[in-house]
Amino acid sequence: MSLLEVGRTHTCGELRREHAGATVVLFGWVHRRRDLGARIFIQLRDRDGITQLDFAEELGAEAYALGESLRSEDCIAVRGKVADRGENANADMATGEIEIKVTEVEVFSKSQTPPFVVADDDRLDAGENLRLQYRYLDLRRPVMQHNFRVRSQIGYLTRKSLAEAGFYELETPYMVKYTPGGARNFLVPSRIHPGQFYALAESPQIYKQLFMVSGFDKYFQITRCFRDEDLRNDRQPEFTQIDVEMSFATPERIFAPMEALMRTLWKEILDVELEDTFLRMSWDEAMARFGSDKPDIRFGLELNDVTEHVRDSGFKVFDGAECVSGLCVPADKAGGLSRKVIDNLTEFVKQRENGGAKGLAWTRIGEDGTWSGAVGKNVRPEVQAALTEAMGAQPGCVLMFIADGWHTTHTVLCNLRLHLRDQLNLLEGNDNPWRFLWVTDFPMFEQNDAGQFVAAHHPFTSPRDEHVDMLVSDPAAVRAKAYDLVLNGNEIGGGSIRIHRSDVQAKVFTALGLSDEEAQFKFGFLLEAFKYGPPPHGGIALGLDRVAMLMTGAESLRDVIAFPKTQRGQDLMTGAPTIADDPQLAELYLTHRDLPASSTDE
RNA sequence: GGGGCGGUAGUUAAGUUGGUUAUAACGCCGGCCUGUCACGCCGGAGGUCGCGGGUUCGAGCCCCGUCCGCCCCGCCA
Repeated sequence: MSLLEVGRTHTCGELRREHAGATVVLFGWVHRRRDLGARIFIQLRDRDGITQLDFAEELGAEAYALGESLRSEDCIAVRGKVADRGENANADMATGEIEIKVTEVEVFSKSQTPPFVVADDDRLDAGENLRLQYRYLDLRRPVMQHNFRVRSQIGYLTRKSLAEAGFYELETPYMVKYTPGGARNFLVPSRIHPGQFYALAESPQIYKQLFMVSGFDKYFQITRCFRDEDLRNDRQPEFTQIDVEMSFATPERIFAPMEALMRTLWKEILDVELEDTFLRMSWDEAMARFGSDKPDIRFGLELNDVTEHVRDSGFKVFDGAECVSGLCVPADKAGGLSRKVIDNLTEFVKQRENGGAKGLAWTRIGEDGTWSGAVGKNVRPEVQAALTEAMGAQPGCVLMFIADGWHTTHTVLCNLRLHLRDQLNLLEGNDNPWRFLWVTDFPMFEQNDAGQFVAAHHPFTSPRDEHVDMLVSDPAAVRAKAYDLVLNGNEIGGGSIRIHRSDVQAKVFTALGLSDEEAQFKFGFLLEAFKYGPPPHGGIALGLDRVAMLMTGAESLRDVIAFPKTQRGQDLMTGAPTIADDPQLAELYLTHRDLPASSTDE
């Protein structure tokens, strides 16, 4: 009987000293091979671990002969007796107490020499393009196997946690009505309706709200979303959301099951106890203290808005600036801030990608309290005293200021703060490596380049009740019942309480400059549905890929997505996207136009 | 749409001011080795220097174009 029919008795990760003496059958891949002459050690790998095999003539001549021919990534079965390695045990391996004395081998299939080393352990021996081209081999690497085990657990625990909290798992279409605005959609041509298109859903937003109108009360879905926008390290054109919606919701009623979900994930997967209740912070406070709507609160170095203190300071850089704010680098961390380092920081803040400040005003506070440099020379002593007080400065501190518009000042200081976090090792000795935070009360609107108000979240986001009257009179001041879940400076989810009253919805459309006709054209079916007793409701969507990335410590979303696209949206393994030939296009009533010469494929 | 970094052996990288036969490590192949565990030792094979053009007596190196990968800005509820 072949070993395949016999079946494996154990995985490659589970044998221990107590199994010594047992005859076992293992299946797996040749991970590494150490040929000592008349004795060959082979490490056999499957998804659960690695077990050492021992081949020697006296254990089985036929098996030994086959063992000599085995090469990396061959797929094999072995039968043999578990032996205690005694003094030769390898403490670095989970199964290092034992090895298999191989008496029988079956080669399921040989492998060509792989284009890169799968058994790379911690070091990586391949560039990203090769890894993506041979993705199935890349995924064999133990690091990747671990990432996808975690990802699988996240899915399972999410379903378990939300189902137990009373949420129904319901599905929504991927092929949906095209609605302009928001993210760019991928389009799917309709064969049956010439010239017409579906869009791939950028999120299930409208459908989940309709579920609430339907009375399903609590909904969730682990679902794919599609956005045809430019890619980043943490952005893929298709990605997975844990999508949630709830009737009769308040923000707190949504936070509770989400926090419970996070606690479950961290406890079950990482064995970490998260706090009972996550910190909440308004958007205004987050911006004021950290210059960011997704602050990393694992360390201090908060912003200090000193605009009021430096009015008439005597320093030209400060006087007349719309907003002056600064960081106080504490004395015990400021040692590394040499003149040269600070000059580099000055270049850093000037770079456009970091916000583009005009410069960095800075001063070092001496042991006697005197301020160094141009800031010390120009800022009047009483203003220095006020700033020292306001920023909690001590001798030895370095103060850094940005004086610019409100937006620039906050953007630059946010980037500078994160830069200093890494440069000065400010996370060193951090006792809580997982700092969750709800950022609440986002602005209802943002202004685009033309000065028009656009929805910061989406047009169904409810304003705070007390701000409804300001929708027309002062849109910029309106705060929404919108919130993000932030982890260590990463946005991992966001949502809002939705509008369920048509009079409020009308005011929001007006503030957005959306006519009745336009609103009807874009969202008519939703507005119609809301005429039939919609419940108050709200929800949230979590980025499952980003959660997986943070939980595994992966450096890129691509390391937690099995078959990701490159930054230019290609699948290097299959070659997608490809040119469609004329018969296919004809069936869809499509024709190419103005195709750039470079895209004729190769 | 824009900015930056990179592309040299199967892989990862080095390659000086433009100058003889383009290096190293790992991998691969062959030989030796009975306790290795990133095994070791000896030997060997392996190159369209991304692609196209240009400058030059001569280009991996300089110039122009182009393709690909990565990072970032714009963009992205």
